[in-house]
Amino acid sequence: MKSPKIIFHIDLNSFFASCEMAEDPELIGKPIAVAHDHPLRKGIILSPNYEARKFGIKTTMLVRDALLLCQELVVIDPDMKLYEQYSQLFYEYLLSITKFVERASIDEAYLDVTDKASTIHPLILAEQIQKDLLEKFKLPVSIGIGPNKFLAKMASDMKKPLGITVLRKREIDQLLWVLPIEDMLGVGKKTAPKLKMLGINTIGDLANFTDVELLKRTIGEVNTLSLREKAWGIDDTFVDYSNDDSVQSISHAHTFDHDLYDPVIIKKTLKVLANAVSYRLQKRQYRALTVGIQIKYADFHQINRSKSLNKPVQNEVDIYSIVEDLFDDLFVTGDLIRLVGVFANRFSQDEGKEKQVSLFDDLTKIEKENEIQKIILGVQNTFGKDTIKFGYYERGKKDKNE
DNA sequence: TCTGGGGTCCTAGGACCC
DNA sequence: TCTGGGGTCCTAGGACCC
Repeated sequence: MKSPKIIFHIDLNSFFASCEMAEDPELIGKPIAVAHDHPLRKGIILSPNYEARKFGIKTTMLVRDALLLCQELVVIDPDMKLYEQYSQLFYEYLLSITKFVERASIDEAYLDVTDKASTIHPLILAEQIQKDLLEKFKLPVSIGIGPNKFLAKMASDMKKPLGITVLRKREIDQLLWVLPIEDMLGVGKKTAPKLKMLGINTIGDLANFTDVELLKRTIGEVNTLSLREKAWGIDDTFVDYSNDDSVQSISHAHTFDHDLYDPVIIKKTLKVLANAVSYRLQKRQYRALTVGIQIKYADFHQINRSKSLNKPVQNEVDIYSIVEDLFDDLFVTGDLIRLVGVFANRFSQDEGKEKQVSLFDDLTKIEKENEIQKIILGVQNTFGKDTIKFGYYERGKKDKNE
């Protein structure tokens, strides 16, 4: 019997807005929101602070509607570079606590603090982290503590801002199962109504739903298996502390000020986007074996077209020539277009940048488990879809041993 | 409430090969 | 003239997350 892990999920509260307030103390106490306030289209709210939330302002709300709720709302243009800098400070601070840190996104991270439990109580450690981040960087965080990533993440959502919440496996019936199904990580706008049609309104309903075949037909096999396990508080994924910054795809898209008919302007935009994609491929020393375009029409209907190549590409001329061909094949005079995008995926790496896989020498138990996880992931990445089945098989085995 | 941009992973059908 | 199955790759689309 393995002793349970102790995982923290640390969530930066209202992150973009918090960065702005940290930079400009005059904003403290005022309702503010970071938002793309598009001059002609309607901008949407990316990050309201808690003062703004009191007025009912929420993420993804239109700026115009937010201003109706609160006239004195301070709307701030996003400064992604600034947020990246704060995110880096946050990450570096966490590394001073433990090396087992996974940067899950710009504003959240997982920590495996199992090793620390012998020297410091997790709650004391969480309080210290929360206090430090607030004092050093003026960043409020919520911390969830659980035996795995899923429970830690669900816990950090329970108390915001500046919450610390513990979610133990034996408490899931009282704390997790009572939550509405749409609050579950992995259940979005499409899946929630499907589950409700089956009478599943809470996470507990999902955990105790017996007709698994019906569930598979409704939301798919993989979804069914992973959501049901999570509803029971089971999640075997590891905190990936490799600090691996590789990505599977690179894309850029642009929404026009007005919907457009004019293929000349659209192509110019595609060229800029192809250029941006090329630049980032070069920076990462990637070459792409697939290049594609994305088009969103005025009615929001969206299509993608892509092409697989025999020889991987990187420079903007090669990329744009594929993009232009794809667009020419698709565009019909009279089409009214809202957005175009360019994407690249299936990467190969330039010579001399292959990463060394670390050996198993002198690794702690946690490190070993993580290395195994990484290798399984690596096999999946290298050999493609088929081995994903292998990955699930492995996970299935582990569950039985629990 | 007429809805941004950058990602991840899963599903499914068809072509092609053995 | 009619008859299989398994595996991989490509492509398009869907769902979700921050």
